Amino acid sequence: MEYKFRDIEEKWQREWKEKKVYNVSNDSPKPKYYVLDMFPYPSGAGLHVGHPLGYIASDIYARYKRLKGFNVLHPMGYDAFGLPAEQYAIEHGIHPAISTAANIDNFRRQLDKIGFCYDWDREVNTSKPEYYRWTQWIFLQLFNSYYNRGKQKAESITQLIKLFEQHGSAAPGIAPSALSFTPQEWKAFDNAKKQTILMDYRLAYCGYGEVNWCEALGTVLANDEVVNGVSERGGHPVVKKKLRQWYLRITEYADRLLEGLERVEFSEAMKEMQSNWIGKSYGAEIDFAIKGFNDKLRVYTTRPDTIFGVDFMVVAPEHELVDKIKSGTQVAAVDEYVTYVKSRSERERMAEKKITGCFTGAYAINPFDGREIPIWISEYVLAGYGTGAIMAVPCGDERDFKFAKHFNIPITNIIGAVYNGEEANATKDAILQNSGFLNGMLMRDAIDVVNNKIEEMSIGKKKVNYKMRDAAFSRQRYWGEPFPIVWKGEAAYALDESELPVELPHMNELKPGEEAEGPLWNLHEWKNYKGGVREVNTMPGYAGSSWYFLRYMDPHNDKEFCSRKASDYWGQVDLYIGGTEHAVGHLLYSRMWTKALYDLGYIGHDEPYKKLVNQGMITGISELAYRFHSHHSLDTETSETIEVKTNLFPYRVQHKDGNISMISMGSKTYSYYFSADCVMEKQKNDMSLIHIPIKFVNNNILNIEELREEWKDEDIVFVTKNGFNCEGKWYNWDQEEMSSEKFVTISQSEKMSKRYQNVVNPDDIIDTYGADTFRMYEMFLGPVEMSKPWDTKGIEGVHRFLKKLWRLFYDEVKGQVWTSSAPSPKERAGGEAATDAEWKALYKGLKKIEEDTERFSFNTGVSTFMILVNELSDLKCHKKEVLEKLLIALAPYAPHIAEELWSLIHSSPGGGDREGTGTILDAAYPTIETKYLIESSKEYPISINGKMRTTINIALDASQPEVEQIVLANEVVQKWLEGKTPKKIIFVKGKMVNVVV
RNA sequence: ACCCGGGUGGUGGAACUGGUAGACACGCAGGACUUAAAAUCCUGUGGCCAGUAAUGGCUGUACGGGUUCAACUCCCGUCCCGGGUACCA
Repeated sequence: MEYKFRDIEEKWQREWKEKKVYNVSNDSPKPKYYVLDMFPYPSGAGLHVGHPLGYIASDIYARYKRLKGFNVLHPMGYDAFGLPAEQYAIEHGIHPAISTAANIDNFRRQLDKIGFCYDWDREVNTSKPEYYRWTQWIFLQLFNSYYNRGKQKAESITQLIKLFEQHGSAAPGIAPSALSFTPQEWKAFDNAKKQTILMDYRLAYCGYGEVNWCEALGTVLANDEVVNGVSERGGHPVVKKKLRQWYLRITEYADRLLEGLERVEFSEAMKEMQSNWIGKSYGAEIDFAIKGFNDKLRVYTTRPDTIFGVDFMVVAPEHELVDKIKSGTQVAAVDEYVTYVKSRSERERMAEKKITGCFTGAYAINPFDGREIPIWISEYVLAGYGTGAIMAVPCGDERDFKFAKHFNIPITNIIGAVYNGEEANATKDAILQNSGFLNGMLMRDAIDVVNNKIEEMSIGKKKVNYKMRDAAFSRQRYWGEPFPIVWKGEAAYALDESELPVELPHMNELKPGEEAEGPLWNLHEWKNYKGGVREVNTMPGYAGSSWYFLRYMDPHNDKEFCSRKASDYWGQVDLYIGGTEHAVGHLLYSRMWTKALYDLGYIGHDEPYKKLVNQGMITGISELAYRFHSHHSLDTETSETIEVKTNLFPYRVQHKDGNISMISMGSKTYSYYFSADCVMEKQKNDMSLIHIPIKFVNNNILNIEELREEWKDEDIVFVTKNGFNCEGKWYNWDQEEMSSEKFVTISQSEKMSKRYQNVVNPDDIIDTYGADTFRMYEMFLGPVEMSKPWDTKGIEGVHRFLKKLWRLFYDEVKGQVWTSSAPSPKERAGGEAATDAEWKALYKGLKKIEEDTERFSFNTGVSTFMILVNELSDLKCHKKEVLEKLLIALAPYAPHIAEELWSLIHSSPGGGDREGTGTILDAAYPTIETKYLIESSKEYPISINGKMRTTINIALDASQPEVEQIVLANEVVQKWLEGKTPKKIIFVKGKMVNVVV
């Protein structure tokens, strides 16, 4: 009987599905454990071998935990709303709902083949009304809440209204209002006015603001969706634009998002990425008088201690004071500069970081020494951060230093020799000089002194700033959740909960609406609702993914997004696995939503994920060849032409060193592809590297026949060092036919993508080797967290391991070889009891496997299985009582083969009575019998002065403490040293003795 | 530029708190079985040197230095690669 993995895997996958063996209940006496994968966006490209890496790791852990006696929630779903489906619809005329459904089917089919233990009855799909109804509902909770800064939590907006009625705008604990009003004034405001004021407090709010507008995509993007000035999806240019937008007031949660990081198990790198994004800084705001004006210039600085080193001020070109203070001859220059800055796109600014700026003609006054300080404008100061103005200290800040040098502004040195005049020194550990009352003080200490002084003088105060901005929450797109909002004039009104869901209406054509509005704008009938106009923008991709982990807990609830009972039972996600790319997007948003829902009392925990593991990316190996087009001109200077008599190739060109450079064409136009071994360094500029589909390449050797068949449209000549292949025949350089040649490609590791023709589909691997091999091989490749290129080379080793495992049970010729020593009423093959050596091998292996699994070291886990199976093979151990323990431990890694063998040894003759379904899932994870692990004697290496010399054998007594062993070792060593007394013996963990003579 | 990771055989990677570096696997070489191939099994495999051999010696974890009886592991400096951030005052 051989290992027929296809039959086995198909059989068990069907069985699991039919019997719903992975369904999990919210009611169990067992302890709970929640294992979650970042759910996928169902793209049209389907899964490639990189996607399942994290899924397999989490599946192994979920299965392991289940065998260990936990009630494990391990669900899967789809993040189905999003831009790509809509772009695809626009380009191909297929409705997003249809393409998304088809993609989901394909994902599901691919996922099922890998044998995951998901409870599919809990599947979520963010684009289904049953789901997004609750996304809209949570949005309403955010809309109807404000952040109470005093209590540091979200509260109902009705609470805020009460505060306004009692205290007016001076109510305690709330953010300062743009408008100050008394309780009486508040009551007198009309509804529209009240709504406008409340909008400044809502956690989901609508406002005008500068947003990242992407013309090509026709929508705004959140900060984390813009990379290097272009859109993350598609790489289209992004410009700043003022638009009416919905936002999430995530900035109110900045401190709690930071604080929460201390309570979760994320990698240090991940925590740092998030805290960098939040970008908390402690500083002060200081007001500078402006010579000849009553206005004050307010700056933000983290280094108030350097105030005596201020040599100029810089104000953002967009700053409101610029127009007012520009003066004299500088007016024209300022206007010109402002126009110039406006003309520059975000991308240009990022690409060429030039030092630019302009003097305004105005001067600020240093409040401590009365010095006049020129005020400049420059684009390096950002309008959106701090106060949009800075005090520049060139001796202590690199940017200020460069600016001063560029514009020849004299530099004041306040740190003596610590500043070398060549570059700025940002130290806090220098002693201040030239600094009035701060002279002789350590900069670090001077910070507080200045802060107190400015507060005393009422010219400033301590201030905390954050880089993070409120998150843009609306998109001018169709394929997203509609807002449950109706506009009446300038006021936004929330729909009632009973009106949810606001279903996304069907549209045939997705053209943008007017005034930068989304496609829904065009649906005039739908738009007009209850005497108002519906919000026609939709929510961004991250809306649905900000709370899906809660929906899995209670997926069919049509009364609530998730019952409190369910969320209290499952609580935090114990283990969350996904890529780093969501560090500052999804992970931050979902943390904020969780905190808001916690504040409002809907759930009992305020951090969604207890432990986060980031899986590395699996890159593909692309195969490339150089191509030279026939219309390309030849570089005659470096080449030497040699006539060759043929109509096919009138001549060829040869470099003086003998390497082939180029062949010209005959009457027909050919594309020339060059084998890697015949392209010289200097020719590379004249050629382009073309991606070759990897299926035509094996070990860097290209199958030219197959490629030619695939690329029929192109007439290709393949050129190698020794000749060329044209029209299917190989010729040498004398135009004589020759035997076939090897065409060598160039390999390069890059992201797996259709575009690079380097995608490896898991389906193909599973067809050839089976899902169990695939699972174990993905783990065997290396640590889950590590990025690595996909390489199929080693997969044979894992496959061999499974076959070897199979042979412990069944032999191709002999049939069943496993035996049982346990008595059974049925007739069956007898056998002897397992020996100590067999038990020892087993438990030693299982102990290591358990440790490896616990610490996510699945690659060494797989290795340990290999060692264990090799040992059992060597021992010719075919005993059921040993092997069945092995199978249980293997079940998380290779569930299909484990199930099959488990079922075979429990149902065949000798298997004994079979209870229940007989599935391995009912088994208990083997406990380690430590008595087999205790060694009675051990070899100790002895070294002298650090150099290994020999080993001694010491009899061990488990009851004796380590000290006894040291004494023993000492005696042995002394004897061995023939009377010489060692100075020192180091004995570590029963492992080694080092002797110093 | 700054902040994180990381650099180990021909290759992927082991070595968990410093304790015989290179587990396990691929590849390669040799052998067994076979008419042959596949499959399977066995042996060898960091480098250098000595020996008929068993074996022994030296060297070796990017580079230079240090701490230690002992360093892939800790400390200092240099180089290289990957990721993140990018004028955030």
